[in-house]
Amino acid sequence: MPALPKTSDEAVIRAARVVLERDGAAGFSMQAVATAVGVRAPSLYKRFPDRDALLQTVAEDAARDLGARMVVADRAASTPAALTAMARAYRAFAHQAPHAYGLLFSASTPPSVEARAAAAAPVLQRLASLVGARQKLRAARLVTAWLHGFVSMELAGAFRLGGDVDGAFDYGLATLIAAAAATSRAPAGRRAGS
Amino acid sequence: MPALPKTSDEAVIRAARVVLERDGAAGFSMQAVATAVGVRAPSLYKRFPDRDALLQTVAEDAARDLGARMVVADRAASTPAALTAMARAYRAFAHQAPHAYGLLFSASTPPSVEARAAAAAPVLQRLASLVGARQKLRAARLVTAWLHGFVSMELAGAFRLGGDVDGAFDYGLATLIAAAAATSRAPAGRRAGS
DNA sequence: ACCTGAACACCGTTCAAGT
DNA sequence: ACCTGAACACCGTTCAAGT
Repeated sequence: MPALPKTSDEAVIRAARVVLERDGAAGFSMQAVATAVGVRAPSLYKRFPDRDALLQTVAEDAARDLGARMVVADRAASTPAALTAMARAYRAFAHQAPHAYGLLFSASTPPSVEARAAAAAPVLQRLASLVGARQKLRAARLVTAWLHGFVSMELAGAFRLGGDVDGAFDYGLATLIAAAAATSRAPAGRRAGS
Repeated sequence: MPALPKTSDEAVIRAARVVLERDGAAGFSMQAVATAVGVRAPSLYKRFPDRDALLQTVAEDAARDLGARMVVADRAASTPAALTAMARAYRAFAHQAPHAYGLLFSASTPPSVEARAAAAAPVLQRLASLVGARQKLRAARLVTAWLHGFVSMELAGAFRLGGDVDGAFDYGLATLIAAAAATSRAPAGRRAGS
């Protein structure tokens, strides 16, 4: 007599995200997730090999979400406008789900390389159209590094010297887009400022 | 009859850093630290209130180390040269002590605001001399966000699309320094590209 | 098939007792 | 003063037994 499933992979992942945002990555427990979906902790091991695997699945899920938001933000007229919209959507996602965001670049349970690449794809494409395929990777690393750095420092409370943080974000974004665009007009291989 | 101390705060912190780099933040255990200094775990609670307090002390220690390296790198002729040297020293520190570096911007056990500020002070000062006091905070947030983002994405394995990562670092650094310097020549309050 | 209670290992932490 | 063993709570994980 097969036992009726009391939950599903999707429900577990959804509950795990709620628990993660409530308790943080360090406080994240299988018991809390199990309680949230109405089963006992051992049942979760029928669906996920261990806690890290569940956290990694949550990371993949979050990466997918982020990618979807990038796609929506990408529906903008000009390339600079689309890049600005995507950067703001990226930051908004991190503010809404800080612990899931933290998983995206975690040492222990990062999402798969493919999941990360998929989330970043829209940005890459817009940058390619801005700076050309040749400079694309460099420009992407410049912009995404700044974006991740800004957002994660902000989440870590590292911007506490006062001042206008929103303004600093807009300033950084505009400066970077302008700098990347300027680089594309320079001879290939040249490094700005050197 | 007083019992002879078998260890010291400093020895515990030193051992904790070794254990941290070996086992990672998630795997970091009081037992491992205790074993490393030759006592039993309960003894550590005479020195540090709990595991998080020990990790936070390690974060402070790491911030101090990083600050010291910044000061050394700051002994350079020109301001752009000093900024380049500091950025490279920063990245080298993160490569040498990735888990201690991770603590510097962690959600659960960050260093004190003062410790972080002290480590960043030399960079702030050089940027002030480059862009003026008025633009200092913005420029600092631009540069440190990129720096932290680049380094932490690198550590998280997010730069796996190939290409020259060292080159991307030099390119980003030169681009940012040039962009920050250019901004300082624009009217105050103006945002580049807008 | 999926769920459960019981059990085990491991860790953080407390505390009374040792020197 | 500082150290220790014993104990407790809590969690991850396994597994035999239930339906």
